[in-house]
Amino acid sequence: MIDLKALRENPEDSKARLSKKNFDSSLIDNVLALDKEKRGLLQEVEQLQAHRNAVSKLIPTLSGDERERQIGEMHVVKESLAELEGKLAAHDAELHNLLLMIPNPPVDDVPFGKDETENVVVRTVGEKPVFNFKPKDHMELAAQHDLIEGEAAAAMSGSRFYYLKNDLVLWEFALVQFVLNKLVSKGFTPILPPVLVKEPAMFATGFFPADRSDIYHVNPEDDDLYLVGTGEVPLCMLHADTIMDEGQFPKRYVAFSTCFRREAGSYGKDTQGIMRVHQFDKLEMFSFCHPDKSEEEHKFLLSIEEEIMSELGFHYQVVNICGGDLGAPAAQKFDIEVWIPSQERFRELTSCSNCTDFQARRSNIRYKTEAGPQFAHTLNGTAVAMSRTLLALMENGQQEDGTIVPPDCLKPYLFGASKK
RNA sequence: GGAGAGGUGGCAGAGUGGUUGAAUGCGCCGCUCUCGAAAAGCGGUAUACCGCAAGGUAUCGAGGGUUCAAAUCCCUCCCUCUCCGCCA
Repeated sequence: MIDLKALRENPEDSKARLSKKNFDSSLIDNVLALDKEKRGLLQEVEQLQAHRNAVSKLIPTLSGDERERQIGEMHVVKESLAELEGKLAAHDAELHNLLLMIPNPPVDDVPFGKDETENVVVRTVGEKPVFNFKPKDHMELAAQHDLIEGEAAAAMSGSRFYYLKNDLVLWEFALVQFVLNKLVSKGFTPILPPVLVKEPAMFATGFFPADRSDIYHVNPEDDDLYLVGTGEVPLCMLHADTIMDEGQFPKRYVAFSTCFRREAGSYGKDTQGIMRVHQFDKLEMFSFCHPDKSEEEHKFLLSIEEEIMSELGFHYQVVNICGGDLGAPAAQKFDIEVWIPSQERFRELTSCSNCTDFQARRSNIRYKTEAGPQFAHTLNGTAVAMSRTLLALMENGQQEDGTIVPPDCLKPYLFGASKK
């Protein structure tokens, strides 16, 4: 949620920043006009309420005709108040809906750009792996070692579903252990969260109203729950509607959760294999921090992602996501893209966002200060997203004979896997 | 899934239609007393919004309704607890 007061005080600044997200600034003007009208109405309503309250206090002290006369007048007051309150409520609702549509204004060093083609590579780390043979793609490798069952999954559940089998299962759990140990030793609190949430959680974290079409809705008429697309949702809600203690900051969590995405509108993209799927497991990092520290915290989360990528032996690049490619909640986002040999290009494996106070406003996450409660800042970052990371490990670790060599960091956790 | 109980300020806990934003206790802050502390006494102690201000309005789980007037009565929903059933 954008700060309405800040918008009132400096609309031009907000408009300029939002233009980076290709956001139509005429909506801002609508909001401000509506807000002004609303405040006028509010004053009228409150004056009338004050009158009503005063007379209500008086009535019990009266008796006889005077009492009846006052009660009679209150009938009239009641009617006009109801009408005014109705108008005010309508204004409020419209204003709220408009505000929900305004994304988080990007920070200054977010690049201009209309879509992902204009993201800016910040740095490239490691070397492109050299194969003295033609590297196979992950599905060929999976077929060779019986690691993925796609057809039965598609028949049962539809396209973009898969069974992981054999060593791939063991590799996933090794990845979980490796990354979880690392993060817990860095002080992150490990979490296993619910993945079905009620609608307000989707609004509070900024996924609604924007990304509605990409979220699974479960039993709309009955349970009316949503399957989360990322652990970010339940992690953020962990402190919703609370006043945190500044001494806890930065409060860091890491959650393991299955993630569900409809991938609506991605027809034809990455149709083969496990690059783009409806369901995958992910370890997600999340921080609650002081507003002055969120930039630093953002770098910290990104540095952990880079550490993991490096230890997994990946050649990667860090990308500063341009305004047009930023989601609604993020004020800034860095993706890490890893080299995929069969595709001969970098593909997104992680994403790290600073949502500043946008989610905190919507989910009411504050901390105590001498001047009263203030909104915290929230950040999230992928620690490891399973299907794509497994894909990258298979392709980058392959040998000429088709065997797949794990990175050293996973070996302690792979005692059950075959020696192929 | 069935039956019942309940959700009030930081916490505990009164309050069943009217000058109650809410008794009381605990906690917290300030002051007095003290060399200092404890104890005791006195005072203060929710949040949000509107307003230049004075001040006003709203909030007793959420939303709706009845009433001149709702923490209090009615309806719906959410959540918690107890018992039964089912279940990994």
